Amino acid sequence: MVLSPDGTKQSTPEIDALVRETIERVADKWTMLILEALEEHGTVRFTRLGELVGGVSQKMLTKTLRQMEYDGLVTRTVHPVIPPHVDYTLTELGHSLGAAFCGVWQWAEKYHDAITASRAAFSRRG
Amino acid sequence: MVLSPDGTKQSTPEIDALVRETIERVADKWTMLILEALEEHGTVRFTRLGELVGGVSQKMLTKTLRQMEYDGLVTRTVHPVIPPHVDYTLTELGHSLGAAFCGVWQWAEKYHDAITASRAAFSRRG
DNA sequence: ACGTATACTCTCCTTTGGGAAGTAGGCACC
DNA sequence: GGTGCCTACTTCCCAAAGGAGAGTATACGT
Repeated sequence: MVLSPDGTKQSTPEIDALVRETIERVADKWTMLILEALEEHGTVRFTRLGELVGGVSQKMLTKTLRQMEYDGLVTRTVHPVIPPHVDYTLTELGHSLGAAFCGVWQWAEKYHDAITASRAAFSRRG
Repeated sequence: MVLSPDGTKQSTPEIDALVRETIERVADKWTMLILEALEEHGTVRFTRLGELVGGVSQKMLTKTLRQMEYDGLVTRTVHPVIPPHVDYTLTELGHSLGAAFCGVWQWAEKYHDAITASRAAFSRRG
């Protein structure tokens, strides 16, 4: 898809599959919203992060954070105290993904009313 | 979140909710992959689109396309012939979203190996 | 009369995700 | 010294989403 002159970025089936898998992984509602919350608030604890994201179940918050940690997007720091204290921070890779998603956020801010208008027009057409 | 000098883009709770709803709508695996396929191949028919996207069930292809039509991202053109002939094209709004997602695709192409490396490191740590 | 071509739609079943309750364990309080 | 609180989960149960595959409509070619 993208071919560099030096030939380092060729489009082989294996790479396509990896890119595809990456996109499927990352094109996820909770991943995007958690990323945004961490971008905006820096290092945040579990419960607070849940409040910031809003509407997420603890189960999905845990699961999504574990996956993001596995993928190298966040670091999970456990402070061995009681009651437990765990905080989450974006890695550099996480920040870079946040930057990439920025365009989508801007798109949403710019065009949400166009979508609303489209829906109204669609409904009017029956 | 983004404040313009002229005050046209203020961050009210209502607008935040709309942007949030827009993001949740659009941060979807099939929406992204369909968008990409249409960006790359222009006007495409139903079955062909399914092949291009790959791995999508007819049910989800139909459902996602209907939602995208409702949101004004694609146009659906029915040619009343037999056997049926329906084709799909991106609208301008759809193209603009494709452009916004472009950053995410480039991110995936650039960093998929970093993710693979992160996973390996994570597994090594236990 | 029958197979074919196309864009769905329907049914059944698996997987995913939400909601609420449970868990660990030291510490403050009564 | 028993009780309850605090936090980050985990578990259980049920509803919702999604995949696989078969069925549908209809005209045309053989």
